[in-house]
Order: sequence, then structure tokens, then C-alpha cells
Amino acid sequence: MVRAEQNSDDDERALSRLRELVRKKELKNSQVRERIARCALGYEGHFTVEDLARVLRAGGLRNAHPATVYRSIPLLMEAGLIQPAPAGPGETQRYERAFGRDHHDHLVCTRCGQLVEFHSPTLELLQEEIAKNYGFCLESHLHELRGTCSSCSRADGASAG
Amino acid sequence: MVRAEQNSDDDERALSRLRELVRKKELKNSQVRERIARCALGYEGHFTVEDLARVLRAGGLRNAHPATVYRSIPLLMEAGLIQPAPAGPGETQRYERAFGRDHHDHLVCTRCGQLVEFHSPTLELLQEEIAKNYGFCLESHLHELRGTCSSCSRADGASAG
DNA sequence: ATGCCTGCAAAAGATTTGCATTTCA
DNA sequence: TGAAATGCAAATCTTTTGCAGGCAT
Repeated sequence: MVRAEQNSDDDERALSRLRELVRKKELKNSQVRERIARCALGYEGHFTVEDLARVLRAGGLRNAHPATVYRSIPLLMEAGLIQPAPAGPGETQRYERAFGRDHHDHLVCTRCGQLVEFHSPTLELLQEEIAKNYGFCLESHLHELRGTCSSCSRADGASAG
Repeated sequence: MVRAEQNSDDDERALSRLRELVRKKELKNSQVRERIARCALGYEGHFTVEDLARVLRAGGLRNAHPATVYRSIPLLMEAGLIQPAPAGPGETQRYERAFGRDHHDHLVCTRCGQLVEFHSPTLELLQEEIAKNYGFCLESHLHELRGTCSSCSRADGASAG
């Protein structure tokens, strides 16, 4: 389900942050970029650049060109609206909303693609500690657990086991 | 430093495993594929397909073609000789030796690229536990911590702070 | 001999860039 | 008005695929 270009208080706060960054960088506040931002904020789940462009075209923005979306991605990331989602070999880069959400990592079913978001404070602390042990100051991390979800395990067990 | 096409007992065991898989699949045991495997096994750190092809060409295999390397990657993975390394957005896919090494995750310096391999049993257990909580049977994971290493932090602190 | 393997070139897919035009401040 | 933003097409880059000839069984 794609929330598309719906609004919410959080979205407005996110857009303010984008506008702020735009001002700070002495860029211009374009309509198209705002539409892209709204669309990204409203997208449920992970999206590719093409996904965004497609939804925007469907939603009335006739010529939402992928190149334009590509060009706005770095800014949206810098403003903290979106973040890259972990991608395996050969997979197209996907992004997800970052603003207004608690930090989380992913659990993906390798059979059906089911995506679960989890958050473990213990895990976060442990990571910080590991980084510290090596003298690193942690900035970010890429973390995705891959396996089979319960339904797929069951299906598999029924046919193969 | 690239160990290139050096040998070791472990490498021989790895190659046996590759030959075994080749036999099982009723493929043929080609010279070129073995060279590629040796080169991958001997490569220190992470490598792209191009990296392998380049080293092979330099090492005497005149026409080690990237396409050929690409074609052998899945087999090397299936045989457990190599595994994909986590890649961020826009980064070319890299691989690393998997055979004969303990499992480990990565700590990368975002300034200088320094790569540290770490292993934390606690972390592994925690991941298993998280997966179990969601009914998942864990198969693999992608885990990379990103930050600034001590030297870069120091350099940064000196100039900017 | 048969069929996999290889090199090469062309294709495909994702992302970037150059350029003319439009939009914003 | 001048700089930034946009759409479009072309260029890049990485990875895949089709084909003709080479190599292993």
C-alpha cells in the first residue's frame, strides 16, 4: 500500500527540514522537488528511484523524470528524510523513509520477501562498544538479517521434509 | 597487498571443494576457472570482478575476460570460496574470500577506507535471538559498521576542532 | 565427438551528465 | 535577470547474454 502524497504533521516537519537545508545551501525551493519529497515520505516500504518516478507520474506530475529524482536523492538524504536500505548483490538500490521514525534494522524473508523492521537497544549498544574497541567513532551501520519466515519454513518443511 | 595466485593448504582444500561441486554438477574442470578461484582465494581484502580480471591479466593470463569472471562468481559462491561483501549505495559489488575463514563482520572508516574485520559471538547470538523472536530461521546477515577510525578522528579534530 | 567454457562484442539495466528550457528568488 | 532545477537524450558503468571457436571428457 502506497500512501503516495498524503500529508501528516510529521511530513510537514520533514519538509521544513528540507526547506531549511535548501535555504542553507542557497538552493531554490522547487515544486517538483517537494513533490518528490512528499512521495518519498509517503511511500510505504522500500522504494527505488524508478518507483518514486512512477508514482509521481501516476499522481499527476506528468513528467517526473527519473533523472530529476536521482538528482534530488542526495539532498533528501542529507536532510534526513530518507536513507538507503541495505541491498544485496545485483539488487537495485532502494531507499526508505528515515525522518520521524525510530531507528530500526531489517529482517527479510529470502523466499517471500516479507520485511520485518526490528529495533534492539542491546544490539545498538553492542555495536557502539565494538566500534569503540577498535577506536572507531560510529556514524552509521548497515544491518540486515536474512532468513526464512515462519510461513515459508512451514511450507518448506511440508514439501521437502 | 595482493597475495595473487599463491598457494596454501587451505587454498587446496577450497579448490577441492570447487572441483567437487563441478563434478556434482557435471560441469567441466577448466583451467581458467581454477585460476580465477586461486586469484579470488589469494586476494587480500575485498575485490570487484574487475579487480580479479586485472590481477589475472597482470599475472600471465592474457585474456582473463571480466565476462568469464562474472560467469564463475556464482559457482565460487556456491562452493563457499567467496561471499559478497556489503556494499553501500552506488558502490560496485565486492566479494571476499569465505573459505577457511571464521565468520566476521566489517568496520569501515568512511574517511580513509580502512577495513577492520571483527567477530562478536555475543552479536551473533543476539541476532539469532532476534530472528527467532520473529519466527525467522536465520540464513545469513549483512552487517557493516561505518564510522571514523582513530587516525581520521584525530586528524579531523586537529583541523576542524 | 559432444557439450561446457572462453573471449569478444553487443545488449541490458541503473545512474550520471550535457544542454536547452523553465522556474524560482 | 541570474542561478538553480527540469526534462530529455546521450553517455557511463556494471553486469548479462549471444555467438563462434577452443578445450575437457
